[in-house]
Amino acid sequence: MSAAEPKPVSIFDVAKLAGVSHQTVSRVINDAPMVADATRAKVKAAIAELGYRPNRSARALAGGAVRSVTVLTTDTSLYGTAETLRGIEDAARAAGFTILVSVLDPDQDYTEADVLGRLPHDGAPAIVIAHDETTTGAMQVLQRKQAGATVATGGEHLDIEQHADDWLVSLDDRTVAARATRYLLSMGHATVHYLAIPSKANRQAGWAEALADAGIEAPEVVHSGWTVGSAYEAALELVADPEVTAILCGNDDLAFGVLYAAHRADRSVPGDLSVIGFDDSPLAAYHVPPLTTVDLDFRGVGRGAFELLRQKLEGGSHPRPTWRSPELIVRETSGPPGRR
Amino acid sequence: MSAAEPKPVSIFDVAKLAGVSHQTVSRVINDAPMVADATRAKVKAAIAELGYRPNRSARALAGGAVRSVTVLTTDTSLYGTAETLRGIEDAARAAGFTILVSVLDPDQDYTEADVLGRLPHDGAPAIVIAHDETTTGAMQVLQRKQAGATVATGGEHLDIEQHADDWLVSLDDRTVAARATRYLLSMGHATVHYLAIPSKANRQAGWAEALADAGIEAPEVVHSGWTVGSAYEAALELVADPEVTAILCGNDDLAFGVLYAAHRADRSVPGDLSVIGFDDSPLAAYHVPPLTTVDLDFRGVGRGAFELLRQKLEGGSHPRPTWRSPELIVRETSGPPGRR
DNA sequence: GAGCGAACCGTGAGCGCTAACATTCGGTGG
DNA sequence: CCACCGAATGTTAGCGCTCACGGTTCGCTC
Repeated sequence: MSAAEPKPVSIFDVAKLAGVSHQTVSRVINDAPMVADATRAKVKAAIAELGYRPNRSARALAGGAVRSVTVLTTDTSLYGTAETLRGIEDAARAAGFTILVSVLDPDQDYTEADVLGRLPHDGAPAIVIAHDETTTGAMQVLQRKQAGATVATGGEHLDIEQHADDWLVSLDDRTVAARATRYLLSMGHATVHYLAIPSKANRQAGWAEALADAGIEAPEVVHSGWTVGSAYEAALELVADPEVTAILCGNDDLAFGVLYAAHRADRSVPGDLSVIGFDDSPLAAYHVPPLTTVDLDFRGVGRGAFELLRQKLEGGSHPRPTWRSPELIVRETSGPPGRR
Repeated sequence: MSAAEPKPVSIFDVAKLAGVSHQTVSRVINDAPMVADATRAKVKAAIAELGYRPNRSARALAGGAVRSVTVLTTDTSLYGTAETLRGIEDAARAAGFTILVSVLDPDQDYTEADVLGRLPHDGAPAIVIAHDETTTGAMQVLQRKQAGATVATGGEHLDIEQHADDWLVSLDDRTVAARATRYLLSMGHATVHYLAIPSKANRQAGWAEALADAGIEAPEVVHSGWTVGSAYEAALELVADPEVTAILCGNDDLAFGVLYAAHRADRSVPGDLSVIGFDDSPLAAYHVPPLTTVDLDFRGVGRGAFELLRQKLEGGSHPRPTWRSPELIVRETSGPPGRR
């Protein structure tokens, strides 16, 4: 062909061209002080001329500042995960950080070594987006071994709560779940059913709590997978039961599945059946009818996780990052029961 | 605190414990032949005991096999992008590769240096998920400069078609777009309108082509953003016009927006209006009514992109990867016009 | 039993970079 | 006018690993 393996231009090439030492070049590319303006300009010119770009591996090896974060997660195509990742990315991009994504397989059992092996090196900064047991495990490993440089995000209930503020960033979906349940009860529903996502049980706990507070015995939880299809299947039975007038769903996708099942069963929403989701995914407001759901600021939380991590890395005491609190958004899939 | 900066255990530590040279350890961790079974076992034991894990940066620096791929993309929360990424991830995970995700800002203008600067080093393997001008630009840069190790994926029409087979992986959405349009025409619609995504115009081209073939003058294209909300806004006018009986939408999200607009305008689907989307997103089949759309195997394409790249990296002549061809899935949002 | 080639293992160098120290040089004050 | 200082630059070492060799050791052949 052509294009003989080209020049991997290094810091030394630049140094030679600029007539300085390689260290001076290093200083320039790292914006260190103690470099005369004239020299700096010369070096920059040489860099431009040669098209030099620093080698990240070498940098990392030599112990320079890190500038990269590994994100551990399972399914990047779930809305919550994707949005959280997006938040992390946005913040990372703004800060000039690179992100590495390492996807864990939920069907696999990871040892500590497996988890750590996914980091570029010992003690490398990482964020885990925690949803289920797989990522929760990873999170625990990191918290135990990573000496500070770890932040996890996600709304799960964990066994490790001590000093959680230092490294755990999460959305209080438990409280809103209770609030949503209470709202349904206040509309006059005798009870509220729960269709669960395959994930640890924050939302479910909030639901159960609200029912308990109201002195209502919680109906049996129905379990669904992550897909709309599985929610549809799982909801068939619920929807066929006229006693069921309100269903709280683990997320919007499940709610859509339930809505479809209701439609097929000829039950009108919200006349016969109220449905509430979680996430306020982009479609929720434009569904027919528009879905009552809970706004969860995943992007904000992702951003927050990154900011927190960066603070630990670079010291400094910026204010703790904030984001929107979960909020119930009442639209048209919920209302009083039995107005048929 | 506690946890004094722990042991960064290196290959030498392992070597000492196992009573061999560091090179032998290297051989073991790289599964090289020419190591006696007994030695191998000893080394492995030492590795386990010390909890040794290779440092990726050092490995990369020393010129070992790569095992990591940079993915360049813009919006990871779009369905197509997310699924493609997922396909890449799946394949990468199976092959033991790490993936680095670098998100480009569509509002920014990237120079060649900017794009290359996102790679860990010169000539590092990369995949770009191409949608719009931003990523297309990145793709061109890579193709020009990366000496082989580049594969791009996406369904865009590009100026660089030579030898495209070697590095371009894509879905032929243009042809299905034409097919979908012809299907609508065959149902008796006088014409088909197109609601465009903000992306280069493959699908639009297919639509225009089909209309031209049928001797129909293409109505003006209506432009939408990526969100359901923007599609809703954009569709308001179309939907108010009783002459409009069929709308082909750039993707499913836009179709949902149109459906919602139709609902608000009291136009029945598919009685008054036929709507077709693209992507076959998970919700499409469970929408009310279920959406006629085009199945696009983004995951397959992602997997394919990775496989192709791996072949270039490791030589070998595996069969060229394959995936499902785009296919029109007729559900309930399309049919003959005017059956009110 | 000399000769020879595998099989196995060790030694040195160096990837591109940064940290830490050493050096130079033009002032400045006593 | 010389010791002394600090800003600007150079020198040396080494991060953890792999590559390209160079040595051993062994089992066979003739």
